[in-house]
Amino acid sequence: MNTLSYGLLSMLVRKPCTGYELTKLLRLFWQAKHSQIYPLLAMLERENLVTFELIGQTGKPDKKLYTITESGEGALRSWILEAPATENLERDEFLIKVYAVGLIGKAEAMQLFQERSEALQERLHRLEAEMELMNMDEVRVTDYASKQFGRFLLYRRKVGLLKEELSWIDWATPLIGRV
Amino acid sequence: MNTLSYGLLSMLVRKPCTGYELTKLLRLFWQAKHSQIYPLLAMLERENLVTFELIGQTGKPDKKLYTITESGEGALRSWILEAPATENLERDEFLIKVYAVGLIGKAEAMQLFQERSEALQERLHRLEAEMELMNMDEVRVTDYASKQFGRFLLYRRKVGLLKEELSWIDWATPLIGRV
DNA sequence: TGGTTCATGTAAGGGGTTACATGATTCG
DNA sequence: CGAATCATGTAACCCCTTACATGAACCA
Repeated sequence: MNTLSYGLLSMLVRKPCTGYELTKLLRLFWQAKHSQIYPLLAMLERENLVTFELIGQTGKPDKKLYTITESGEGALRSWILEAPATENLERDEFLIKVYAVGLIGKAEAMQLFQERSEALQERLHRLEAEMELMNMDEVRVTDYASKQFGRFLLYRRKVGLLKEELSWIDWATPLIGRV
Repeated sequence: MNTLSYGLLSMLVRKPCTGYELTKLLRLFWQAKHSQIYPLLAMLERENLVTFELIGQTGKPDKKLYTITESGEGALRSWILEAPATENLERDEFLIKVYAVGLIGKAEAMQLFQERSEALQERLHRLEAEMELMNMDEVRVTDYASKQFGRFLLYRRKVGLLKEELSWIDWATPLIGRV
C-alpha cells in the first residue's frame, strides 16, 4: 500500500467514484495520471478495500463505479492515526529558474515572473469557481461532520498559498529593477 | 538531461560545491538523496558540463569539488529561457489526512494539526537562521547582480508560504470545534 | 558510548510519466 | 471541423527511495 492508495480511499469515503473522476479530484493535493490510478484501483479491489459496479453506457465507454468497503475505511482510519512523514515534497522547475535568474537578462526575468503570475491567477480563478459549486452542493461545508469538510479545508489552504505566492511575485518584481 | 541536472547546475553557478553540499543546498527547492546526485554529477562530468578537482583530506573521506564549465552555463541558460512546465508537483501525505479528517475523532484531528504546526514552526526557524547567515556573507543580497539574489528570493518565498500555512492552521482549528 | 557530521558510492526495486490503443459525443 | 470530454487499460522506461558499504572525528 503506497500513499496514493490512501489518497484514493480518502476520496471514496466522501462518495463512490470512477477512476476517471478520481484522477481529476485528486489534483487538489496529489497529481497522478490515469495510467497509475487504474491498476491501483484493481489492486484495491483484489484486497477487498473497494468494490465496483459496472455501469454500461451508450455512446460512451462503460464505467466502473468504485465504493469503499468497511475494511477499506478501517485501513484508511488506522493510516491517518499513524504519525505523518514530516518531510514533504515540492518539485517545481520554476524555482530552479528563479535560483539562477542572474544568468538571464532583466527583461527575460520579468517575463518569467509575469508568466508565473498569470498561471497562478488562472489556477486561483478555477479553484474559486470549484469552491462555489461546492457551497451550493451541501448546506454546511464548514461543519466538521460534513463530508465536504476536509475538501473545504484544503481548498482554503490552496487559495491562501496561491495568494501568498502572487504577493511574493509583486514584492519580487520591483527588485529585479528597471529593464 | 532531467530537471534535477539543471538544479545542480544552477547551484554550481553560484559557487563550486561537493556532491555532499549540493544535497543539502538543494533542499530549498528540490529534495533529492545523495544516491541520485552522485551518479548525476558523474554524468554531467562525462558531458563536460562540469569538471571536478579531487581534494584529499585527512580524517575525512576525500572529496570532489565540482565547478560548472562554460558549456554547462550555456546549457543552463538556454533551459531557463524555455517556457517552464505549468504543472508543478506537491506531494504531502498530511493533505490526504486532512481530506479524510472526518473519519477520526476531534481530539485526534486537533493533534494532527498541532503536530503539523510544530513541524512548520521548526522549519521556519531553521530557514530564518539560514537567511541571517546569508546576509552576513555578502553585502547586498537584494541586488539583482548578486550571486545570492536567486537564493534570497526563494528563501523569502518559502518563509511567506510557511507563515501562510501556519495562519491557515490557526483559522482551521477552531472549526474542528471543542474536543 | 552512541549519535551526528563529513564524504562518496552501488544495487535493487517501487513510484510515476509517456506513449500506445480505442472511439462516440459535444462544444466552439 | 478540429479539439475537448468521457472512459479504461497496458507496456516501456525513467526517476527516485531504500538499503548496503565504509570509516574517522567530534560532541553530549
